[in-house]
Amino acid sequence: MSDGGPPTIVSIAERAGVSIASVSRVLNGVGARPDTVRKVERAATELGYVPNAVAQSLKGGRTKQLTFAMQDIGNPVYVAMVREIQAVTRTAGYRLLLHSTDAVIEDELAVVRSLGDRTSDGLILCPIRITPEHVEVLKNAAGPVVVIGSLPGDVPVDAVQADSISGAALAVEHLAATGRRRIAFINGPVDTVPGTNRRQGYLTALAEHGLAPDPALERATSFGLAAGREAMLDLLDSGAAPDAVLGANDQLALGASQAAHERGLRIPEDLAITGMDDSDLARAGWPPLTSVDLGSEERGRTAARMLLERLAGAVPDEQPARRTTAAPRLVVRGSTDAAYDHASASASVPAHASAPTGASASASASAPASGHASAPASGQVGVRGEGR
Amino acid sequence: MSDGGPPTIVSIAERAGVSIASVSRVLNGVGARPDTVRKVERAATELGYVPNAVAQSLKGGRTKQLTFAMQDIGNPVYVAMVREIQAVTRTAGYRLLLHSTDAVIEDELAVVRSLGDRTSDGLILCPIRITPEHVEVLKNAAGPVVVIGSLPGDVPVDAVQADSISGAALAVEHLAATGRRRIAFINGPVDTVPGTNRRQGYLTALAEHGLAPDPALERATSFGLAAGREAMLDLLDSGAAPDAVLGANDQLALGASQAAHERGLRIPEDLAITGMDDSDLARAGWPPLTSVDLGSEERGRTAARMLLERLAGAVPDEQPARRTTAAPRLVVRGSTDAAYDHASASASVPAHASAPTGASASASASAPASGHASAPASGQVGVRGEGR
DNA sequence: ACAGCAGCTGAAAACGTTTACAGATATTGC
DNA sequence: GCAATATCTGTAAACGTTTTCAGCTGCTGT
Repeated sequence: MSDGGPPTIVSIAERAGVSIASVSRVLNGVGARPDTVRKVERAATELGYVPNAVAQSLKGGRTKQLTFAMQDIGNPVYVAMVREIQAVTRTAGYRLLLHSTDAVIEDELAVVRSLGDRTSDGLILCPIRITPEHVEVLKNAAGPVVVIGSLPGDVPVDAVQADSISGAALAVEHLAATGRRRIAFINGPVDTVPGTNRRQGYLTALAEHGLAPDPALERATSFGLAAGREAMLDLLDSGAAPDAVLGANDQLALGASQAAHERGLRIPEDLAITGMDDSDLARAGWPPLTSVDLGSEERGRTAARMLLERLAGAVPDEQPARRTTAAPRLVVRGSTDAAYDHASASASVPAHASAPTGASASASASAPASGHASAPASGQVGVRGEGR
Repeated sequence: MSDGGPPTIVSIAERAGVSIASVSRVLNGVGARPDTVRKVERAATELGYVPNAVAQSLKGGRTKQLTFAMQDIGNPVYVAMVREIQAVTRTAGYRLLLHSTDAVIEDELAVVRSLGDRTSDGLILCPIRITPEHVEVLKNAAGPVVVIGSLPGDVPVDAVQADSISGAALAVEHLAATGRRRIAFINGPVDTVPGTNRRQGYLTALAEHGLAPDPALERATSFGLAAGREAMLDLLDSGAAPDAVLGANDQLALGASQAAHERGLRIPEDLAITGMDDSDLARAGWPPLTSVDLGSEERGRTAARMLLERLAGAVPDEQPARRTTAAPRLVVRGSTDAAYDHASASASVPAHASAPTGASASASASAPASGHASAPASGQVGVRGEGR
């Protein structure tokens, strides 16, 4: 009787001499007579009672858990997202379940389907490719999903997109504006959404500045530091060396930067380098990378908020799928600007935090996370400032 | 009748014309008559049935979830751990719950206590400080816990430790062996376990090489890139400039490296720099950082395995608390070695992966994760190799 | 053809909680 | 002091699953 496993509502009821219903009510702060409250609370603390969350979930139909699935936690972009998502969801009382899919399609689909097992109340998915199967499975998702990434318009799922096209263009414009003419592009796999979009932005901006696209200046490889280094070495050895290079993400750009150092090139004098994502890595290398902030942190926050809004039923049904796009922003640092002031970077508030983050999301459908969105947003920015 | 929410075992039973017990048996592969199996499986797929994991957890008493709690996912060391833990636990069918505590003691304690709510079956905790409250709460933990970090001997909890003392010593020895005499040390907060240990290793090794400790060469700040940069600038401006610096982690070392670049110093000729942790950041900067691998990935893997062993009941009770220590290993790169071959770093298998990872754990109590430990270990190493 | 038996099957209990309902108290108004 | 009412309490059902137990069916051997 006394010690059959951890204390339950029943053990409390026995010890306090009341019914389990009264115990539950007291524990949940519903009205009860003062001495009943006293007896129950006494018994509960004496037994060291902790409510069984599983039983509560079963009864209540919600687990207070959310899932975030991305391809690889090793990428700093996802780390930034995780941090922001975590910050938002935890204050709402949700736990966060992490899922690395290694970009295996079948794994990603399984994650969406696993919403049906009621393990978590909602899902934030950050796929790198969108296949017809994705669309199919998202349409039949057993719970609310928010996708970080681009999604066809007819899929009834909220999405938070990056504008990598304009982002890549921003970078190219910056390079062109500072007098660069042979701008190379080191891309990841072109059959991914970011891969195609960033390339498109690159080509568009080249054209707009009267620069002829040159296949010899393009490389497509995988997203990673070593890949960036090798691609850059290859470019440098190819005879027609570039005077600037755009990496499709910071890892590629950092790899390119290492290759340049190895060859004894001066950055930015001999070679200007720009990354994308403005992840922690951009501030890690030397010189610090100019990078395009595609709003990963903002997208993480927004996705989390949109999901919470769905869960709270705060979204009118006339709005089946909301689409938000984070505006890209160029952050100039030493890898393109020889006069860059390094002291500014490590000040407690980073340069780009001064931009009105809350307002930089342009909703295509409607204001997405309005209302309480702006206040927490500006709050978060301070947090993320300095010494991580 | 038909559509009251998602399909359950009951809906299947109705549709198939059998009892819920039979449905459950078929679904779990327990013996049943062929035509019963057929009917049930048909109904299940037609309804798109997915078993409710919460109900299963309640009945089974286990959630198939584990929790990993660390102070901040933004630190690459923890990212490495998360990745390894995830890899181990997911193959065992466990989901991973992530918890950033921001190093708030009360938060860490709450995580341990929350084991009582049965939300997860076990916990891997990576605290940065160990207070008496930690000990107290760990002793009464409601489920199996593995701590990544140092723990007093009498706490009945498995622990996987880093040997930062020898690790820091390794670094200092390397610097001394290459002719450095004024070796500075940029530390994080000294009231943390890593902070005190790494300092101790630094001082010990100095003494062993006949180098007098010089308070003017020590800085204690917070663990972070900006902090490292500022401390280094301060050292350089202090008049008595060092000819080498050891950062208590890679972030501090990378910050120091940036400061050196800013001042126009050549690395390693004018200033040799060593980091600790051998995280991704060590390979991100220029020149690549010499760093001490304290086995974060190995510790993550080992902790996960130890936890799974506890959960499987595979640990004899005569072994209440196991203690394992990962052996530190110095990884020399360009920040201390001018002749460093950069091509070796980005080969698909990183330099340090050639070491026998599986054997580098020296158990103080007994062989901890022996048996199936070595095979998965070597398997993981390949995976983590190149383009992340 | 019938006893014996193996194999399936269904009813029911259990996991720990919340909650609708009805019954029991305590409180108020006169 | 009594009726009417407000407040509290306990019983029981429910969430969706697994599993025990007893009963049933159909088979085998003679």
